[in-house]
Amino acid sequence: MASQTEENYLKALYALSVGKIEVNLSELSAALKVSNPTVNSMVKNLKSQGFVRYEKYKPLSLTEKGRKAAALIVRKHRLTEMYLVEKMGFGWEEVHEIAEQLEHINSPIFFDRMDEIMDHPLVDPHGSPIPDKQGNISEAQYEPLSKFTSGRRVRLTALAHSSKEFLKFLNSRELSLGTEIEIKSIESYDGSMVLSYQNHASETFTQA
Amino acid sequence: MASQTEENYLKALYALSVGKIEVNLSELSAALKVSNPTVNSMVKNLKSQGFVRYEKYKPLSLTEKGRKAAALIVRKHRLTEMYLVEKMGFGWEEVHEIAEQLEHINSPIFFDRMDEIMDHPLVDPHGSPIPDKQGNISEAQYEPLSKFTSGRRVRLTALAHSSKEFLKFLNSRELSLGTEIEIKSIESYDGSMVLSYQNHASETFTQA
DNA sequence: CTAATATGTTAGATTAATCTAACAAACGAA
DNA sequence: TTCGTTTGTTAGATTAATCTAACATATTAG
Repeated sequence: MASQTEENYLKALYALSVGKIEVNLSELSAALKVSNPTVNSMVKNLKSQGFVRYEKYKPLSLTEKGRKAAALIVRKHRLTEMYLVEKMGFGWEEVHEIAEQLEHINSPIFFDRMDEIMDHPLVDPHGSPIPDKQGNISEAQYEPLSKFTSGRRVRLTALAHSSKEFLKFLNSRELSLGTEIEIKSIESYDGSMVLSYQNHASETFTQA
Repeated sequence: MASQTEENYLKALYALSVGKIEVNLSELSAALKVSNPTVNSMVKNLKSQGFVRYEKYKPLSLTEKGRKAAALIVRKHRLTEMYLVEKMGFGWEEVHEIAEQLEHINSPIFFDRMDEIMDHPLVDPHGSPIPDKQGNISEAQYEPLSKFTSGRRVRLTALAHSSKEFLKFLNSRELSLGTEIEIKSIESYDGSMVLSYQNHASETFTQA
């Protein structure tokens, strides 16, 4: 099907399309760290294959075909991440780089088997939803911690971003998905929060 | 490190080098299904990187560096095959195509983890030895069935080749690695054998 | 030993993915 | 509304991996 390079363009476009339909060519080149002319010519190629809509000097958008293709790559990525954590004992901060490569493997039976073995997981190790085999995603809306008020008890179910540093930071505080957290207090001037959970009576967290 | 293409050249050269040191350029192009000029230029590239020895109009051979690099790719391939069979429930006839892709994944921790999980397997699902992390292989010598005489009892420990068809054929006869076989008789004119094993009192096999 | 065949090389073209330099269009602020 | 900045496009070059056509060298069979 699509080359690895093409797949990476689709995936990046997909990621940039959350919450909007259209994307600038420059946003895409920034995301992929390639030059504008490179993106320009690749976009023409993707358009000719029906993956994107695009007219000169206009922003881009994924077609239905493109959206689905991208979602299926994301599916492979997230299934892989979950498999690595659940079945191979990796930490959630280790799996991104490996999944980044495995997502390009062309073998439906391989990913179907992973899916079966894990009994059809709905989210990856960072709480992000796994698109189904049709490329549909359940965009469950999570509330960011900052939306809650002092005294509330909440459960950590997903992460807004999953950089290795952030994941290691969470590890260091023994915070993981599913942890029940009580908001002890909120500093009004910087929004930093004092949280209590499990063996941690009182940890202070500042907004990134 | 090496591109996927370069890795495939090294692997093919390695496979063609069993039982001999030197390989014809044409043998390599036949194995890889690319033209002679393509191999010619790639060989110059591999030489410049110190993977092969080569002089104009002379046969090629892997250097120690090339031999090791190739063995490590074979290691990834065979570890993967074993993992797919042992931990993901694939049949031995299904794993080659998947491993052919996974062998190019660049992630030492991924393959180390597979190796650990399987407790350091020594052979792949077809009985071929898995090179160690230094790229060394224990070239255990197996005796082909044809070397044995009537009345002998032997154990099937490895396959000389592993085409999907042959593996399916073995499946259909319920033959797998480890099966104890008794040679009931041998036809002198074509070497075909009547074998007895497990629930199979008398099956006739003809040389391929 | 020479001629035919097999094997290997050179030259030059092609495609995908990238780049830089130069130019063009669109947008936003004064 | 015009001009400067941001964004996008064109042209042309580069690299890796491939090809075909033409030629050169080696091997082998009479």
